Amino acid sequence: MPESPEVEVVRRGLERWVSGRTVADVQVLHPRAVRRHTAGGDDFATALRGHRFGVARRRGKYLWLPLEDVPATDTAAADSTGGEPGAAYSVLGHLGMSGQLLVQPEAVPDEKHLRIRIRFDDIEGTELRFVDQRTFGGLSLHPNTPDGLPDVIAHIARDPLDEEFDDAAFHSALRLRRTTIKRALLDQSLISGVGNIYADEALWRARLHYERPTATLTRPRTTELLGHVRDVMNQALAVGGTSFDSLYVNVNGESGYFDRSLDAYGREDEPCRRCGTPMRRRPWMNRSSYFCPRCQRPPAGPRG
DNA sequence: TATCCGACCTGTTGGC
DNA sequence: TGCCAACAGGTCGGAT
Repeated sequence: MPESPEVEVVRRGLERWVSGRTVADVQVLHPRAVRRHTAGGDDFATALRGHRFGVARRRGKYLWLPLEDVPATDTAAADSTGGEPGAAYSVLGHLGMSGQLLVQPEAVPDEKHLRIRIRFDDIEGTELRFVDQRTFGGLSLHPNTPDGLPDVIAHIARDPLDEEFDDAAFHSALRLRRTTIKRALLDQSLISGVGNIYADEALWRARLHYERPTATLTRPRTTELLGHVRDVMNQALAVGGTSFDSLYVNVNGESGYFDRSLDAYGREDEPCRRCGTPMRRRPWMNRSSYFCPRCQRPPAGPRG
């Protein structure tokens, strides 16, 4: 399940293997994989053909490749002078639950769930493949904002590994919300790149219950939590991300190894690594929350 | 306006 | 062995 460390691993792979290459041909093999491109698969393929990819970029779980040589059009974004020089448009990607961006030799047989194939106008002999079992992810083409960001993700907050992430502003936003801490961690407009796995891990490290109201967090507590979020992400990044099965792999098809280091997620009934109390799993928003009932005390309920 | 929650999707797993 | 339900979870949009 790709969260921002996994997406960063993929971004680095794209930067190394795809940036600077020119698109020769695009095959859209499943319409759902380009559903965010409202003009449809044929338009997506036509729009990319002949254009060169710039340096891969990322915000949270989204990554994108600026099109370096798309001529300015009548869109407002085309007047942009910020971001990637000359990049009025970008190909935006989201891996969803099970998406993979693979750079494969052209001779390698198609993956079972191959959704989009991008061939290049060079002699390297490799192509970019978007493979996605559950088709929650996809690729699409969008105009850029003046900051060089695809316009449809302008509402996505910076992720905590971004040096421009504002800890004080995040704390203020938490205090204003009438919600609980795990919901807030998964709210990509507040803080991006955190998914269910790393939210549980960071909350376990911070000894915070997932239903803790955000309005009760003190500034030191928020700072401590952000530190744990960053630690979890950096550790995952160092080993290539989390991988429970073959669904998450980098651009070369290699799995990450961070699952061996998880302290909370997926450890129902196993002893807490701090106090030995059996970990618990609770249904939460159509998914699961894993926590230690002793280290992570639930907040006090309503009076009565 | 802010927040909540179901739908989308498909392979795997477990129960019968 | 085969069938079926439950489960996994990021994002969007409708409901409250």
